[in-house]
Amino acid sequence: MNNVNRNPRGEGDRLRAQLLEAATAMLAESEDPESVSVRAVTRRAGVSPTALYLHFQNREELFRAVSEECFARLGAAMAGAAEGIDDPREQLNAIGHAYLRFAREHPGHYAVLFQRHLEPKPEDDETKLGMEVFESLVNVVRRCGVPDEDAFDYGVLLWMGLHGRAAVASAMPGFPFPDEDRYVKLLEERVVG
Amino acid sequence: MNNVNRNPRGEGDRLRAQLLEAATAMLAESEDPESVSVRAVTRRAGVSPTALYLHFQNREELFRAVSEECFARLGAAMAGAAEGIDDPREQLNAIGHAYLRFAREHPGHYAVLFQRHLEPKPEDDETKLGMEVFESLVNVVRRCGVPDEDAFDYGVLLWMGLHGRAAVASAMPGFPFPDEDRYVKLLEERVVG
DNA sequence: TGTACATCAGTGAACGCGCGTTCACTGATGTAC
DNA sequence: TGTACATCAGTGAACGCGCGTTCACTGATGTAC
Repeated sequence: MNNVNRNPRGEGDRLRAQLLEAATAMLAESEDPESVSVRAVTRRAGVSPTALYLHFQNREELFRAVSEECFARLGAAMAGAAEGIDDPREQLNAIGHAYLRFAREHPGHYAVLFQRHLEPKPEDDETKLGMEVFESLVNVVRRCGVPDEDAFDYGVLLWMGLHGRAAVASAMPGFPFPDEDRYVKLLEERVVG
Repeated sequence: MNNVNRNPRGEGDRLRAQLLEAATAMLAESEDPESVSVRAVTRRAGVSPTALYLHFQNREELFRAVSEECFARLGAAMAGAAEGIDDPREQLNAIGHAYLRFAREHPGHYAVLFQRHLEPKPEDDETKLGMEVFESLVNVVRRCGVPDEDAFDYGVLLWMGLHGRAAVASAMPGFPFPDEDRYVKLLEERVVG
C-alpha cells in the first residue's frame, strides 16, 4: 500500500473493518471457508499479508471475528422476517423461511457458523451469540402457546430441523426434499403442534 | 516400496483397498477431511504418492470411494441397532441412537458424508447410497402406523432432526442440548406422534 | 528348453503453487521542551 | 519557533512447509514361439 492510501493516524482500526469486510465478502462468493486465506484477504483489501497481524493475532482470530459478523447477520435476517407480524405462528413460519433462505443464499456465511470448527475459546463468544439468536426463537415458540417447560425443547427441535435441511440440502443436492414452503410448515406443525 | 512388499501379479487391486483403508483410518483420527491428503494417505499405506494414481483418477475420486465406505458403515450401524427388536417404535429409538452415536464416535466419517461437498457426479452414487439408508428409516416409520402418504415426510423430519443435532453438537460444543436419550425420545414423539 | 518380449506394480525426481508467520524496516505525523 | 524524539500504519523479503499431479523409469513375472 502506498502511503497515499494509508489510514490517517488514530484511524488504524479502519483496516480491521476493511479486512473483516473483505473476508466476509470472499466467504459470500466462495462457499469454501478454506479459500479465505490470510493472503487472499489482504490481497483483496489491497494491503500486504503482514498487515493483517496488526489487527488479528492470527488467522484463527480473523475467523472468529467473521463468525461473529455472520451470526449477527443471521440474527438480523430472522428478526427482520418476524418484524411487523402479529400472529406468533406466522412469525415462526417467517423465521423458518428466513433461516433457510439465509443458508441457501449465503452458503459460505452459513458454513462458517456451523461447519468450521473453531477451537472453543474460554469466553466462547460464539456460543453466546448463537444463544441470543436461539433465545429469540424460543420466545416466539412460547408465544405460540407452548408451555414454558417445553418451549426450550421445541425450540431446539425447530432449530435442528432447520439446520438439518439447510446443511443436507447443500451437501446432497440430489435428495428429493419437500420444497421449503412445505418443509417449514410440516416441521412447525409437527413440533409446535 | 521395496519389491519385497509389492503385491504379486494380478493382485494390484489390493493396494486400492489398502489406500481406502488408510484414508478411512486417517479420517477416523483426524476429524478434518482436509488433512487426508494424497501424500498422507500414501505415506500411511507405505507407498509412493504416485501409486495412488494407479487406482484413483485423482484425490476427488478417492474421497468419493471413502464416502461410499462411510455411508455403508453408517447404514450398517443403523441396521445393526434395529436388529432383534420387534416393536417398531423401539426400533426407531434404537436407530436414532445409533445415528447419533455414529456421528459422535466417528466425526470424521460423518463429516465426509455431509460436510465435504463433492461436486455431484452424473451417476451420483452417493445420493443413491444415502437414499437406501434413508428408505430403511422410512420403512420403520411406516411400520409405526404412520399413513403411507406421510411416511416420507416424517422420515425426512426425523433424519433432519438427527443430523441437526449431530452436526451442531459437534460445531457448538457449548450449546446446552438435551441429552441424547431425551432428544431422541422427544424428536420421535413429536414427529411420529 | 531357451529366449525375446509384454505386462504389471510400482518408484523417484521434479513441476509450480499458495500457504501462515516472522523479522527488520520505512516514512509520515504528532508531541515535548 | 525549532528540533529531537516517539508513535503509528503500514511494507517487503524471506522462512519452511505440504500440497496435487506429471513424467520417464525399473525390475520382477508371466507368455509365445
